[in-house]
This record gives sequence, structure tokens and C-alpha cells, in this order.
Amino acid sequence: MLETVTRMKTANAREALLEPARKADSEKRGRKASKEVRQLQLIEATIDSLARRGYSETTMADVADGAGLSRGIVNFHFESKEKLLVATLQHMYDEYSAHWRNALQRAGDEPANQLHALVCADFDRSICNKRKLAAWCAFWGEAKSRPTYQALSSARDAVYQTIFIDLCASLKQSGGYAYEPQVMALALSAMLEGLWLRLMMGTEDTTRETALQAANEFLSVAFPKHYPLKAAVKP
Amino acid sequence: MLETVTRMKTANAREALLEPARKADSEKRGRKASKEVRQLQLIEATIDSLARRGYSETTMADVADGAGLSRGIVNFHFESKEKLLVATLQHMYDEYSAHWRNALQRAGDEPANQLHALVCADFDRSICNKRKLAAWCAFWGEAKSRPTYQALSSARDAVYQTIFIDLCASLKQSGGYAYEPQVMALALSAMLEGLWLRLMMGTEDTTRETALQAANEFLSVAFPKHYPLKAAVKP
DNA sequence: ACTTACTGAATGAATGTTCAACAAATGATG
DNA sequence: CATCATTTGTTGAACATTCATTCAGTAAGT
Repeated sequence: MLETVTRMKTANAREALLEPARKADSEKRGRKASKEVRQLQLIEATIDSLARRGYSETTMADVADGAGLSRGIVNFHFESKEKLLVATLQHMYDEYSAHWRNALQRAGDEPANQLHALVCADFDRSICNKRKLAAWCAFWGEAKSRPTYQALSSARDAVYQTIFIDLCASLKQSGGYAYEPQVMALALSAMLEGLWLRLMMGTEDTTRETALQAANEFLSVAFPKHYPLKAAVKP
Repeated sequence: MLETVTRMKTANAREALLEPARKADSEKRGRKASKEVRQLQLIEATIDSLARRGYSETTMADVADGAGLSRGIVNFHFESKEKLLVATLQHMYDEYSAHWRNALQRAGDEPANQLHALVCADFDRSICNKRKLAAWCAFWGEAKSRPTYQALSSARDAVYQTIFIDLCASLKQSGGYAYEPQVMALALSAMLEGLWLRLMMGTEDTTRETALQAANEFLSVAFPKHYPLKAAVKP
């Protein structure tokens, strides 16, 4: 009605699966697509809305419009707004989790490389961009008063923290440092989150590059034997 | 205008300031109180509501109830909900700003002492408590999509950051360190914000004491000549 | 008497949810 | 293969609720 209706077959559905966030305004409002595709599509539209308007201004209508679908659609695929938001948070959590686990695996067995890989992973474009950071922050703002969000909202959860502590302990032993691993791991992970917050706020003095630079500087002063200080960056 | 609200000093105002969250159902709903007292009272009730229910669930009715006043009261003292929230954020900003400026002034002329004082100030009970942190985070979650909040929402603003950079530069010179002051200042201030975020989330592994400990550990590894590593202590 | 602070019911706008109707895919049947 | 039946996905209007705002009225202070 709003747009011309075109027949959409399985080929198009597959295409939509590969490009779920596309703005394609032509075929989307068509007919069928697999349940998973539609849900993904709605979740992406939710992230968009969160990033654009913030948590409190994100409405079902805006999500539906953003996906190019009708108003009632969200309640069909997700039971309620609340459940849509939980699913969205879960999706972001899964994505983030998979990302750092993958980075860790590719880093080999050397603890110093592993820690560096984790730090770098945090500032990867696929994870660390305005849209996603804004969505994360929208959830953070509500997490304290919503038990359901709390568990998922700290992207860097207990497992992540444990790995950080273990890595710090390894480096301490091999480098002969004096600090307490738990304390250093807390300082490090807190700094990473703080840099995210800075990036999200969008003060122009902090970019993804300078944030990564600051994180590396931290590694250099905390673990000088493993990350010798020199110019790792360019202007 | 908004600043004058937070800067009032009648006897009644001070009394209300000391016991802002009081439930007193007897005298409050009574009749008169100075305009400033009422506004302060409503701002405190707003912080309560933000901390208890989060930004999106904070309603005018809840604020009015929390203050023990009638429904229409907020629109009388503040023109709208939006303006109430801006005034609340401004109030928190002023308070935070005054706090670290005061700490800086008391620290004397030694840069090392000044930096340490700023770090400690961040974890002072009067500033760093569940209620206030939750309110900060509520605003952070909305800041990106609200220009009005953006300027005020980064409690540690441009001035603060400049002071950090200058202090890092001073310490670099007197200690002969190799880092770039800007980068180190960013790492440090980001870590402080990240620790706040942790505290706010309320994961039980992070307390005000362990957060301060982590911050001091950072100072020790970044500026070893100025903060020799040993028992990190509290004020 | 006059001003100022305050009340609380009324109002209207915004928004999440429901649902009856509809359309597309799939399956069944001859 | 054509036709009908059933299931599944989708729509959009109607509904109910929540909530910010308004305002006429009231009471306290001066």
C-alpha cells in the first residue's frame, strides 16, 4: 500500500538473510520471509531506533517503520516490547561474546598476544561503532532498574573478567611484576569500558584510533616487559 | 538561572538539603516553603526516581509523590518534565564540579598530590554512591540522542580533561616518563569513568574500595617515581 | 486585599496491545 | 495439474492505558 508490492520468493529471502540491515525499501514489505529473517530484521531496526532516539523514545511504531513493516508485526514475532528489547540485548551480547572469543582463539598460546588481541577486539569496527555503542549505552542506562537487563548488560561479564585476571596473573609471573592480578584486571577492563563510553558520547577528541592508542599505552606501562614502549601509532 | 537554584543558602534550604529524601508526611505537604527549597526538593526526588526506576520509568507523578506533593507541582516550579530533568542534570553537574575543584584546591601545589586528590575525590562517598551513580547512568543512556544533555552529561568535561593532561605533563617532566600526556590522561580518565560504570552496575565484585585500589594501582604503574608501589590506602 | 504557592480533577496526546480480516505459501485431493 | 483447504505471516484500525499538561479553585502568607 505504501509501497509497490512485489513478489518475493525464496531467493529474495536468502538475500535478505545475508543483508539483514539493508534499507531496501522495495521488496521488504512484500510477503513472506522466514521467521528468523524477520526477527533479525526487527532486531536490527530496534538497534537503529535505540541509537537514533534513545531508549525512552524507542517505540514499537518506530521499529516497525524502520523495518518497513506494519504496526502489529512486532507483537506477532515477539510477544511484547519488553521481549523485543531483551532479544535485542541478547543478540548484541551474543555477537560481542562471539567476537572476543574468536579473537582470543586466533591469538595463539602466548598470554601477551592473547591480552593484546582482546584489547584490540574491543575496538574493532564491527563491534565498536556509533550505532552499536549507542545501543549498548541505552541499555546501560536502564540496566540498574531492570533485573532482566542486568545480567546481559555488562558485556564484559564474569567469564571475560576471569580470563582477564588469568592473563594478568600469567604476565605477572613471566614478567616479575608486583601488582595484584585481580586489581590490574579490574583497572584494565574498566578503562576499556570507559573508552567505550567516551566514544559513544561522541566528544570529537576521542576516536577509535586514539582510544586504542590509550589502551595500548596502558598495556605498555602496566606490562613494560611484554609491550615495550615505542611508537606503535601514527599521527 | 539554573545555577542560582542550586546556590541558595537560607536556613530552611539547608535543612531540606541535609534531609532531602525524608518521607516526612507531616509538615511537607503543608504550605509554604521558599521557591528554592521546593525546587531542590523536587530535584532530589527526581534523582531518587531515576535511581529507583530508571529514566524511561520516571514520571512526574512519581517525582511529586516522592516529594510528598501534589501532581501539578512540577509544572508549577519547572515548566515541563524536560526542564525538570535538565535542571536535575545541571544540579548534579554543579555538585560534581564543585567537589573536584575543592579537592584540587586542598591538594596544594604538588602535581602528584593534585592528581591523587582528583582520583580520590571521584570515589568519595558524597559523590560516588548508588543513588547518584544510577542517576548519572540514566542520563548517559539518553545523552547521545539529546543535545541538551550531551554537554552536561560527561561529568568530566573539557576543563577537567585539560587539567588531567597538564598534570600528566608535569609528572612526565619531573619523573622522566616516556608517554604522551594526552594519551595517558585519556587512559586515566576513561578508567575512572569505567570504574563508575562498574560500581553502578552493582556487580558485587566491585566496591568503592576496590575501585579506588584499582585507580591507585594505575597511578603506581603509570607514575612509579611519584607513587611508589606498596600498600595502597584509603583517605 | 492581594499575591504567591499549591491542589487535583479534567484533558488530550502518545503508545503498547489486541484482533478480525486478509494474503501468501503449503498441502491435500481429484 | 487445477482446485480447494489449511496453515502461517501480515495488516491496520480499534482499544485501553499511561502520562504530561492545563487550569479553575483554594489556602497560606503578607
